[in-house]
Amino acid sequence: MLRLTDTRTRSVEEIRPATPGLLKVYACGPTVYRFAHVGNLRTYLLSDLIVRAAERHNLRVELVQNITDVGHLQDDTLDEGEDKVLAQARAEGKSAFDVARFYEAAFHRDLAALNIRPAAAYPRASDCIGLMLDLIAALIAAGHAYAAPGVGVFFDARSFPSYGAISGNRLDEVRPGAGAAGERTAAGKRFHADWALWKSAGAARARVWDSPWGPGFPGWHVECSAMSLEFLGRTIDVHTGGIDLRFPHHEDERAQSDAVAGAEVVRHWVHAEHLLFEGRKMAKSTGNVVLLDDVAGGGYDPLALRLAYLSGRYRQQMNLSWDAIAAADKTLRRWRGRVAEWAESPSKPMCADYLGRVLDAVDDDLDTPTALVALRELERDDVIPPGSKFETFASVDGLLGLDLARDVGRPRSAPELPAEAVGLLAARERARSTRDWGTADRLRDELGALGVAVTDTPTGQVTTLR
RNA sequence: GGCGGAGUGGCCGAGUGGUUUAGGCAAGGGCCUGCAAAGCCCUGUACGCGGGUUCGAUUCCCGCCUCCGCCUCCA
Repeated sequence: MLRLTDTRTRSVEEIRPATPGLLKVYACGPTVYRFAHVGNLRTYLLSDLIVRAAERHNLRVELVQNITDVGHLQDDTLDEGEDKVLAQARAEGKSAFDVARFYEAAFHRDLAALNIRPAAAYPRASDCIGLMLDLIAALIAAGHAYAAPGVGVFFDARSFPSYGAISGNRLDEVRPGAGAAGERTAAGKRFHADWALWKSAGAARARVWDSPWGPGFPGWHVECSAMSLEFLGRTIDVHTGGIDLRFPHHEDERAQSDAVAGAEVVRHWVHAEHLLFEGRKMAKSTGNVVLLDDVAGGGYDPLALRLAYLSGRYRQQMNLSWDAIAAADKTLRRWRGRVAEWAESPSKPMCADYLGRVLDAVDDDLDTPTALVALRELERDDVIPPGSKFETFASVDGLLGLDLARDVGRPRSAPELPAEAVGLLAARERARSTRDWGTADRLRDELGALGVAVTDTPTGQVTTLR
């Protein structure tokens, strides 16, 4: 049984699907106006781990992740906000449509590189405007929302008594002006904590939709309510997202969804803590942003990043660093080499003890650090036969997603060496056979300059292309 | 001001009321190697500060300090 920390109850909860055998998961996805950085990607890994862990328990999983391609405004004072997608489009000289599709494709590439399995659906906000209009109308009809002519439609926060359950905020303490935005309340609001469901377009002409309340566009929070209710229904087992979304985004989403459903829609809210990089907050404003491409550009396997994530727990803030990525890369390569070696031994049954430890750790609120310890112990265990280690690692990899069997069956030396390298290797082999170490070392350096690393083993030279 | 989280050995990072108090990276020593690389073995006793509870606290309680996040778009 998988257990996860539920932000609303503030405790570790057993995850039992409302529909036996089917786990419904909604993951808050990206706003597609820029590349995802390694902090964002860590959050996307959370839902993947939940999916894999649930499947291990023979649950069918239905994962839905939204694509926010209708930029939310910076605040409720309509004339000061700006659609992020539109702003980026202007900066890049492209249409908003092109920008959104470009970054959406990049998002999918990143997920694939990290072995994050595709969701069942990736609904786009721009394709779901009709659903949002329906939801808003229903909220108005139920007395939870009101229209402010010329401004938009607002949710009446005071109409939802359990507002604040996720974040711990109390309505009377959620004050305008406490944050950096200053003391402002949008025109048309009846109460400072009310939020926009629909925003009138004002002077804007691009990306505007017609509605019963005039042309405009949806508020951010209502997007997720509309899409999650449509794609997963009125009962969702697990809802994930970054910790920053806890308030106001998820608080507002919960109010909207529960208000129309008349019940608690999301059974468990699970949040991924933020990531620091080299001890500093990852933010565009400080220039401290690292992308997956930067990791790959540093010569590291993208899955080394995945392994680095797994060395910490999702609900714990993590201080990622190049050292940590390098360490993970080293471990990953060693494991792949070992797995390939073990695969050559006669197959043996999995080691139930180690396998159980790994599975138990993952079930225990995704305690991947402890799971990795068990794997390291198995790696070094001199009683377990290699064939058994292979089967166990291969099985566990279905959960961790590190492609540990990637090198199985692959020839030890790279066949496609540069032409010059072949001659140098032969010369070095001759030099070594005559114990001419000076020449051998010089040739090793020359090969290194060609990008061919040479190591000597009892059976001869082994080359690695870099 | 309100809300949420955290401070563990050079760095990262689990965990626990007390008997062997993870693991990784880096470091030092050794084995192996012609030399390297890789690998293997060994070494390293830490829990922000001050009180309290307790036979005993890093682990529980109180206070304090520091850091991070949210209350504005944000993974």
